[in-house]
Amino acid sequence: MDMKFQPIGREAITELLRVHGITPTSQRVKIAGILFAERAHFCAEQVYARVNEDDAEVSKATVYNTLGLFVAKGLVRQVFVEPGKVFYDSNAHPHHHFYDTGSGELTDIDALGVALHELPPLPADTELDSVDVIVRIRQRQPKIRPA
Amino acid sequence: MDMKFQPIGREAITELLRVHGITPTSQRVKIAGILFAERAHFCAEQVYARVNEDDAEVSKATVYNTLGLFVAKGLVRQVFVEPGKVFYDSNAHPHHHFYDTGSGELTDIDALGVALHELPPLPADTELDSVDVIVRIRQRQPKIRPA
DNA sequence: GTTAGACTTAGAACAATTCTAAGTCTATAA
DNA sequence: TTATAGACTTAGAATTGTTCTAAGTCTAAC
Ligand SMILES: [Mn+2]
Ligand SMILES: [Mn+2]
Ligand SMILES: [Zn+2]
Ligand SMILES: [Zn+2]
Repeated sequence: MDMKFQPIGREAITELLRVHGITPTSQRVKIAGILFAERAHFCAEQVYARVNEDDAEVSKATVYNTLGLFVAKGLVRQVFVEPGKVFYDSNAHPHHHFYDTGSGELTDIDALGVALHELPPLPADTELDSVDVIVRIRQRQPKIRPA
Repeated sequence: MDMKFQPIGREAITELLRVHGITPTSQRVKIAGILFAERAHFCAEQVYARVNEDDAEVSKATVYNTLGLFVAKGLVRQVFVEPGKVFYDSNAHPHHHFYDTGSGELTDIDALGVALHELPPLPADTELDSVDVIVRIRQRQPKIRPA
């Protein structure tokens, strides 16, 4: 249940991709570099913006292809909290999230491990894939006096 | 934690809407009739199809407006399990879901009440909105023999 | 009956994502 | 080395789900 996070050097990224059976093309290394530079939650749009912020160009299609590939290979995890936008989570380990409905910010929740306890039995002939817990929070209102 | 569900007659729907501060137009009554005829998880598209399956016409805009209104008024709840499609849940009470990643089917999980237990404290100056638990499941594979 | 505001509508617009079809690169094998 | 097959990338078109717009219709209050 290691929730510590250390950023990864460029050399190590190449190796990480290889280990996961991913051919480390320049685009993929660049994208992985962004994802794993910090523990963060990016949408595809943000990755696309970051990866192209200097000069070099990586196409939108490649950003989506690569993110999809990373998900398939278990390097990265998708989080669904709102309609019409997927977040890519560079922490692929099982964990949960606070979601600030005002700001849209996602924050990791460490090793909860609780949700599973009192779950009803799974439907027949099914097996567990994952358990996602989203705790929606909002900025506390200043007390409202009745008029 | 009443998880029993009884369908509602047309007269009662009108009243239900009124009670929630919603003017019961014919379109709204019709849509509510679909939503509350059974405990189910519809996407907007399905509601649109159902509401227009006889002859009468309700526009797509009205379907979206109405679903949005029902959500705002707490009659109905949105569930996000996949990118690019919102489910509208006619069970607005707090509860959780199994999501079959193969078939896309959503199933209610009764009164779990557990996830809250060991939650870390909320971030400063925030208050709880809701806790969503999605248990992703998949059809069990027949045992795979190594080749 | 009038009228103001609420409601509905068709269709355009939009945002996120996927697809297409054509190039480019890369890994391996002559 | 070079040839080649397949993997990869690309621009832009297409698709999907949803929201917006602007114009009409209904309704409730006077
Ligand atoms: Mn984002
Ligand atoms: Mn649906
Ligand atoms: Zn996370
Ligand atoms: Zn439900």
